[in-house]
Amino acid sequence: MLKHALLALLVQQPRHGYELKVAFEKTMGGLWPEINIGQVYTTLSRLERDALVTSHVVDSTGERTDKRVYELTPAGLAALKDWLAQPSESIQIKNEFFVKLALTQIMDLEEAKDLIARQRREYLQAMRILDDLSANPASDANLVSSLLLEGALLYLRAGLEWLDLCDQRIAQQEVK
Amino acid sequence: MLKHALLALLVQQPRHGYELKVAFEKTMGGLWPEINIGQVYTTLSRLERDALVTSHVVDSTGERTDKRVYELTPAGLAALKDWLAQPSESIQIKNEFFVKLALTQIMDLEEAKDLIARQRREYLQAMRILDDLSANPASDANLVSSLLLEGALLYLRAGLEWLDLCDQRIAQQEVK
DNA sequence: ACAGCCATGTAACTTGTTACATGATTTT
DNA sequence: AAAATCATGTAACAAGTTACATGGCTGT
Repeated sequence: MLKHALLALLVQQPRHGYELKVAFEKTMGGLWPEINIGQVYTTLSRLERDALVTSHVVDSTGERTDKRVYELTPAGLAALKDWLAQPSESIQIKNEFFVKLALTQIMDLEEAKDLIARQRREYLQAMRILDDLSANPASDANLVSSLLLEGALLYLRAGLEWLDLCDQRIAQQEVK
Repeated sequence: MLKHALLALLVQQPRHGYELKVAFEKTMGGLWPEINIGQVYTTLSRLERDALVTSHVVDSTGERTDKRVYELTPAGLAALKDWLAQPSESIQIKNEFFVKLALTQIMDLEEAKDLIARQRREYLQAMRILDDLSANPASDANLVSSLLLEGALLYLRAGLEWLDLCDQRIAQQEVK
C-alpha cells in the first residue's frame, strides 16, 4: 500500500525520502498512526529495483545533508494507474476483529462477551479522538481530509452498531 | 492473523493441515474468499519452529496418506490468549480504499469521481452476494456465522453511505 | 480413464515492520 | 548543553502469497 502511495506522491514532483514521509502523513489527514521512516527508504529502494522510480543525489549547496531525490518512471505511473483502477476489497472479513469473533465459536460465550466489551472500549476511545479532530480541525484541513475523518466515523459507528447487535443476540441465546 | 486462527482451532483438539484449512473456512462462514493450502503448511511449520505447536505423524491405518497432526503447546495457548486480549484496530485508515481516496488530493476531481463509482459497483455486487447468503443460509449456519454476515452488511452499508457523502461533497465543491 | 477431493510439502518472493547506526542543523 | 528536527540508510525478521511438485483414493 505504501508502495503505491509513494508512487502517487511522486506524480506531482520528484521528492526525497523524508519529504515523502511528511507528505504521506499530511495526505492521510493525521489519521495514520505511525509511519516508520525506515520503511519509506526500504520501499523506495525496492521501487527503484523494480524500475518504477529512478533516483539521483542532489548536492544541496548550503543545505543540511545531501538528498536522494526520486522520480516516477513511465512504468511507475502505469503501475499506479493499474492499482487505482482495481476496486478495493469490499468485505471486511480480513479485519482482525471479525476473525476474533468468528473464533469465539470454538470458545465459550463469556469469552465472546469479554472480547466485545474490550473492543467497544477501544471504539469509544477512538470515537473521542475523532470527535476532537472534527471539532478542532487541523489548519491544513481540506475537502479530502474531512471526508477521511467522516469515513472513519461512519465505520466506527457501524462497528459499534455491530457490537450492540452481537450483545443482543448472545443475550437471546442465553435466555433460551 | 492465520497464525492465531490456527492456534485457536487447535484449542479444541489436535488437527492436521488439511483439516485446519477446512475448519478455518467453515469458521469464517464462507466469507473468507480463498485460503491457499500452502499457506496453512508454511504457517504451521513457522508455529512449530517457534514452539507454539508440536507435531507428530500419525500412520492412519487403512486411510489415505499419513497425516501430520499438530497440537497446541502451553506457550501456544498463552500466545493465543495474549492476542485475543489485545483490542483490534479501530480506525480503518489502513483500508485500501481510504488510502486511495486520500491520494486523490494530488490528482484531479474526475479521478476521484471515477474511483468512487468503481468502488460503489464493487460494494453493490458484494451486497448482492451477502443478501443471497442471508436469504439462503448454509446448512451449518449458526449464531456466530450469522453475526459475521450481519457485520459484513453493516460495514458495507457504512461504505456505501460514505461514498454517497463523498459524491455530495465533491458536487458542492464543483458548484462553488 | 479422468476428474475431483484428500493430503503434504517446498521455493521463491513481496510487503510490512522494527531496531540499529550515523550525522548535521536548529531551536530551546 | 540538550532536545528536536532534518536526513539517510542497513539488517533482520514476520507474515502473506503464489506456483510448483507429489501421490493416493473415490466416484463417474
